[in-house]
Formats: sequence, C-alpha cells, structure tokens
Amino acid sequence: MAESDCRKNLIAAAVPLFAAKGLNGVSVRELAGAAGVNLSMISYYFGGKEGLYAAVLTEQFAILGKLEEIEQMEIDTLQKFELYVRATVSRYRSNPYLLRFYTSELTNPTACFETIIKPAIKRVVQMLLETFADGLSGRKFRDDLNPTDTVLALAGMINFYFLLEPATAELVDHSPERDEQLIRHIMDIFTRGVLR
Amino acid sequence: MAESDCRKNLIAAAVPLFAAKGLNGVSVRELAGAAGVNLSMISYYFGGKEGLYAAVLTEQFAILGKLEEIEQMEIDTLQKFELYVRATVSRYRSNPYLLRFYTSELTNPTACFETIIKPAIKRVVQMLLETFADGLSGRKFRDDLNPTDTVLALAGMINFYFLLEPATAELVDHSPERDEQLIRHIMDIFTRGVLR
DNA sequence: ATCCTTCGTTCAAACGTTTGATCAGTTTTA
DNA sequence: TAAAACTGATCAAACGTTTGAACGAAGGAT
Repeated sequence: MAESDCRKNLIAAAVPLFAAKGLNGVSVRELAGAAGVNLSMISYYFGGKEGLYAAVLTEQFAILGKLEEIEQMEIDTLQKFELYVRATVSRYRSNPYLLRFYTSELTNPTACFETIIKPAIKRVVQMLLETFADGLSGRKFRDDLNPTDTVLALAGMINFYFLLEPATAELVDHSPERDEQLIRHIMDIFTRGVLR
Repeated sequence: MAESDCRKNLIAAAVPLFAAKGLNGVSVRELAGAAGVNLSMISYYFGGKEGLYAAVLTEQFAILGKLEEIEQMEIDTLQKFELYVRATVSRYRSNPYLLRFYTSELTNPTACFETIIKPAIKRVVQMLLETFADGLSGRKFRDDLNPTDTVLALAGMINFYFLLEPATAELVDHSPERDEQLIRHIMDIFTRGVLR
C-alpha cells in the first residue's frame, strides 16, 4: 500500500460524518469504523479527534481559497461579481459539505473557528468589498448604497438558497439543472439594485 | 418557591447553552448547574436531555409563529414584505438565539428537525410565496421572475447578514442602531428587483 | 549471507473519565 | 396523609486517549 492510507481514509470518511453531525456528534470509533482503520490511528496521525476535525476543515477550506484568481482578472466589475456567484455555486455543487462546515462553525464554533473559518470568511467579504469599490470608482454603481450591506446581500442570496435546501426541498426545486436560472435570477436582482 | 421554578430555570439556562454548543456539546450536569437545579430534574420534567432540547426549540419557534398576523393584513404587497423584514430583524434582536437554533438544525439536524424546524421554515416560505403571488396578480411585480428564487433571495439577504456576524464583526457594523439602514437597503434592492 | 537493531506503522486491549439515566429516599405542598 | 417536588448516590454504557506488543522494511556490522 501507499504511504499512510490510514491518514487519507480517515479524512475521507470523516468529511461526511463531521458535516452531518458536527464535531461532538461523531465518536472516534464511528470515524475509525467508517474509515476501516484502527481507532488509535486518529491519535497517531492527528493527535486526537479535534486534530482530525481541524485537518478536515483545512482541506475543505483550501478549495475556497481559489476565489482570488477572479479578483485579479481585468474584466467588467459586474462580470466579476457574476464570476464570484458562479464559482460559489459550482463549489457548493462539487463539494456538498463545504457549506455545512462553515455554517456549523458560525453557529456552534469550535477551536477551528478563529484559526480557519473566520479568516477565510473575512477574506471573501473583503474581496467582494474591493470589487464593489472598483465599481464605485468607475461610476458604474450607485454611490448611495452601503457597501457592506450590498455585498452581504449578494452573498446572502446565494448561500441562503443552499442552506435552506434540507427544509424546502419539497417546496423549491433545488436541482443543479436549475442553477443557471438561479444565477441569472440573483444577478438580475443584484444588477438592478446596484447600477446607477 | 412557585410551582416548578425548576422547569422554568432549566429552559432559561438551556437556551444560551444549547444555542452556543448544540445538543451534543452540553452535558446534563452543565445544564443543571447553570439552572441551579438538581440534575435529575431534567429527566423528571422533560424525560431526558433531548426532551429539554425539544422544549427549548418549541419555545423558541413559538415566537416565529406570529408572522401570520402580517399575512392577513390588507395592505400593499410591498409594504407587507417590508413588515416581514422588520418583524424578522426585530425578532433576531429580541431573541439572539433563534437564528442559531435554526441554522444549527439545518446543518446538523436532530430529531427535532422534522417535527419543529422544517414545518416552521416551510410555513414561512409558503407565506412569502403567497404574498408574492398577490403582488403578481395585482400586476405590481414582474412576471418573469421565479417566485421561489425571489422570496428566498429576500430571506437570504436578511438572514445571512445576522448569520455572518460572528465572522465579520470587525469588518461590518452589525449594531442595532444600523438596523433601520439595513432594512431600507434590503427593501431598496428587493423593490428595484421585483417591481415592473 | 546472516544477524541485530532501528524505524514507522498497526493492532487489540485497557485506561480513567464522563456521559445520560435511574432509583430509593426525603422534603415540601395541599 | 397522600401526592408532588426534589435530592444525593449510583448505575452501565460510551467517551477519547494511551499502552505495549507485533509487524515488515531498511541499514549496518560481522
């Protein structure tokens, strides 16, 4: 076998378990069992259950970091916002656990919140704020809008749609086939809201 | 002492504890200690820890129910939406734990999710949908908008602002003094988005 | 070539602690 | 005095972590 299948298996098995039940909702025996690995391997490789949880969160949020590529692009400000929206949606689709981890940490923070989640969220919000400032200085956007409220409104429209899925699945069509429609809808509202 | 101070104290003490750490993050001893009550009182009054949790959630979501008063009012559709927004914001201010409980259940559902949280959320979404349908039939609103996406966008703008507070407190002014500005901002974006 | 040691990895077993729940008994209330 | 409210002690089960032994691979030393 390759070097440390244990480590890999543990993280892979831990992702859906931690996402569904939270740090305190899963036992080390359940984690080890799901990974097909001896339970002491958790302490051996990660120093304990919290270490495994931190490793999972680190891996999950590494995916989020690549939003910065969009910020550097030399395109229209509104197009940039649309790219953010598209990137977020496709991220949630390819990784259905990401949103769970970060809302779980927002409501029931663990030790990882200050070290991993909070900096990651602040970075995204700051990125959106800078893009909005670009649009403002380009005289494209209304200057009577509060910038933070505006970018949080955009973020809220996207994130809340996915957050609410477990409760509204019977009421709203959340299928990926409708994502394009959702993106256009959000950008429609947002554009009418911010343009001069 | 009055009849069953125990029961009252337990719920009062359990609200912030469960909200901060979730069902599995708090022990019965911690709950009883915070309430200044013998630990066996939890089983005596609520049949166990989960029973206390269910009682807390029931109490929390009873507050939510009064949104229906707004639906029955005979006022302009857009004003009705603004009242929803105002009611939600003032609810989150007077009860800072409500949002935590319901997002916690959305990400890490317990037995209460199907019985309490999901029906409550569905009821709110349905209410918003009906109001939007009123606006549609009154030819006030654009008829090319997906109704569910529209009402979820409105809900997302409000809820996400409060959900993100622990992470963005240093970046965004979340003080209650700014609530009026927030409400106007959200209604501004929403109005421009949906009006014909 | 053979032996011995060391290393990283894995294992079953046991560790001490904490968990949620229960019970017999006592106090309070009506 | 009977019912309701409450207490402290105790329970088995589950918790996360640690332990010491076992394993194959790798590297010198003889």
